Amino acid sequence: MTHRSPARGRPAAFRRTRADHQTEIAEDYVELIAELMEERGEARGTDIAQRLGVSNATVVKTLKRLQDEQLIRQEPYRAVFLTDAGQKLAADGRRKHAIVEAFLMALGVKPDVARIDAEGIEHHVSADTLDAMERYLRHQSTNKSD
Amino acid sequence: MTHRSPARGRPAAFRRTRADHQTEIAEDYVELIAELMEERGEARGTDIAQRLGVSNATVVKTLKRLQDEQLIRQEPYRAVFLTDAGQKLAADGRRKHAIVEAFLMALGVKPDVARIDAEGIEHHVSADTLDAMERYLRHQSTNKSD
DNA sequence: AACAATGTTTAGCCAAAGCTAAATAGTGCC
DNA sequence: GGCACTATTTAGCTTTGGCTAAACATTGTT
Repeated sequence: MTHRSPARGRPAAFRRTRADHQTEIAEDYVELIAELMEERGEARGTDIAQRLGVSNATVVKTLKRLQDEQLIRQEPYRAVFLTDAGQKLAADGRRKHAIVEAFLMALGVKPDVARIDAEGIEHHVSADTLDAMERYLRHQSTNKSD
Repeated sequence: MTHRSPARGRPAAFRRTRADHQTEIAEDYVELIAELMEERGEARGTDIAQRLGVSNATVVKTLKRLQDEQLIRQEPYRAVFLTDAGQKLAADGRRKHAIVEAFLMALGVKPDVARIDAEGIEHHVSADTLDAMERYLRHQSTNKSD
């Protein structure tokens, strides 16, 4: 009773989407931490909460998880730091975000909408899709300068 | 102590992404139900579980929620039906999915990757972005026929 | 019609993300 | 240096989505 479904029904896409979701929040946090450190020298739980639009308590809890996952380091009542792994994830996330956002704007989406959509989309683009977006950006800036 | 952050830090984007996320699963389910009904005349819990790559028990639980939210109708040991609201949501989701997938392929992303990415992306594209994608598709098919 | 096989649901568990309210720790002022 | 104020953490609750194993219906066979 193998009962194999047609190709379009395979669960890979859904699995992948669910899996992405686990990383999404981690990525959002480390990205934000990197930004905050640039902007103001340190990332404090409260600032994260404010920026994310989430309660302080939630941030504390999530940071605990991120520490368990070795993405950040943290001492009580102190600012948060990224580990190497955390920095890598942050850099990656910011790169993706930047590409997606720039791409959407190049496509003609209004900047504020592009920002919001990019936030949602960035966690779901494969390397392939990112490449395609970059190609488009290069191509189109070439055209523009004619 | 207003301490207002610069525009880029406003939590709107994150809020929106979190909100989207609440609808994602509902959308996936109703889309799948619509597909199954087309393909085989009825949508059965087990088929949903299989396609989604998730256990039967999970499907039962989620369907219960969808019923509470008036997206589906269902009697024990029977197939599932979409309410009008469910049908609308499904149609909308399928439309989005189709556009995003076609768009990615037009961009040069490989079909199987396009499918997977579209699955993740479809829940995060605004009407604006969808319009832009459609515009691109029209434009590019015009070019091709030269 | 009864029973075995199969399919579906229930029960009960876990983890993650969210919240509010209460407790605790730092900081700053006198 | 102590006390009040503010910031941070802890406690404890909720919802959602996931799981496995056990209970319960349905169906099909004889």
